[in-house]
Amino acid sequence: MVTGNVTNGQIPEGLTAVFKALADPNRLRIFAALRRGPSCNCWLASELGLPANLVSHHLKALRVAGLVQDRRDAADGRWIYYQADVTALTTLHPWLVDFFDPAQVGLEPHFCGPEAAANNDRSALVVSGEVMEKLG
Amino acid sequence: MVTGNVTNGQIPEGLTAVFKALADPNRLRIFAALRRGPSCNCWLASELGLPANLVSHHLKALRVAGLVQDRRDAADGRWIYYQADVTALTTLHPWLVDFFDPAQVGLEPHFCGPEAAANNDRSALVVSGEVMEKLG
DNA sequence: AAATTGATTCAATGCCCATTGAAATGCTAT
DNA sequence: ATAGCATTTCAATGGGCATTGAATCAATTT
Repeated sequence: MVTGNVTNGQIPEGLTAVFKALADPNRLRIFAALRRGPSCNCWLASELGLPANLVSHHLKALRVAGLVQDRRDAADGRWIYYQADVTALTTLHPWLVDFFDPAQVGLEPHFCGPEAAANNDRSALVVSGEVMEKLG
Repeated sequence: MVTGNVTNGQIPEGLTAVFKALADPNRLRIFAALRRGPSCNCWLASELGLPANLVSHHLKALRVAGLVQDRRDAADGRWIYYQADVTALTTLHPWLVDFFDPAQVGLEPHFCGPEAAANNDRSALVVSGEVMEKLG
């Protein structure tokens, strides 16, 4: 489950778990399918050309990461429907929009090196292996 | 490097590599730092409390994934500045905005199971292990 | 109860990778 | 040249994980 807000500049708890869950090609394909609509294990296995037990394994990983929900069919309990977790995406979406925004890259000055010294940046500099005291 | 557009519903090439690159806690912290501004290896190592060779290892992984750029200092070639790759984010951003949009979840009907049959969905159904021909 | 169906769990294999310490590179200053 | 600094590469270790086949579970049907 992903928690934490966007504005505080902190990395949300569980975010690496989300990335890890989507870092596998098969899991990414499974999640992409479950984003479209509810599906059972067997359909995913058939559609993606994977053994059912492997799909089950990956679905569990996606569920643990908080990306996927599951529920049993009300009439025939043998069937389990999986679907992308809307709540997780609602939490995740604004943070990703912010974090991957190209317009927000490089807003701060150099942190270190000759260029930082040349630019006369006032934030904590590292030059020649030593941390300089703030000059301001 | 990430290629492919958003609208065709295809998963961009190299996307799993991006997720994998950010799936490691240390690499995610490194990238989050490089998103703010240009930095050298040693500053990252000092700031994040990691050995320099480990930072170097992760920087290479981020570079291979296409998320990070590097350049040498013009005056003192010993220093190498790393920074988040704006071009990569420009390619990535619209796709992520689309892919993690909670409003786009579940737009298609059930793919399989009793609920699909009950809903009388017309797309390829899987019921009792057999793929039904399209009814329309 | 027995058979069927959808799904999961278990055990084993093999590969990938994060981490570490030491050595090596590349570049600059003395 | 020699020394020093920033960084990378190398080799080794250990743990995690994707995949597979077989067995098991859960629920329904006959």
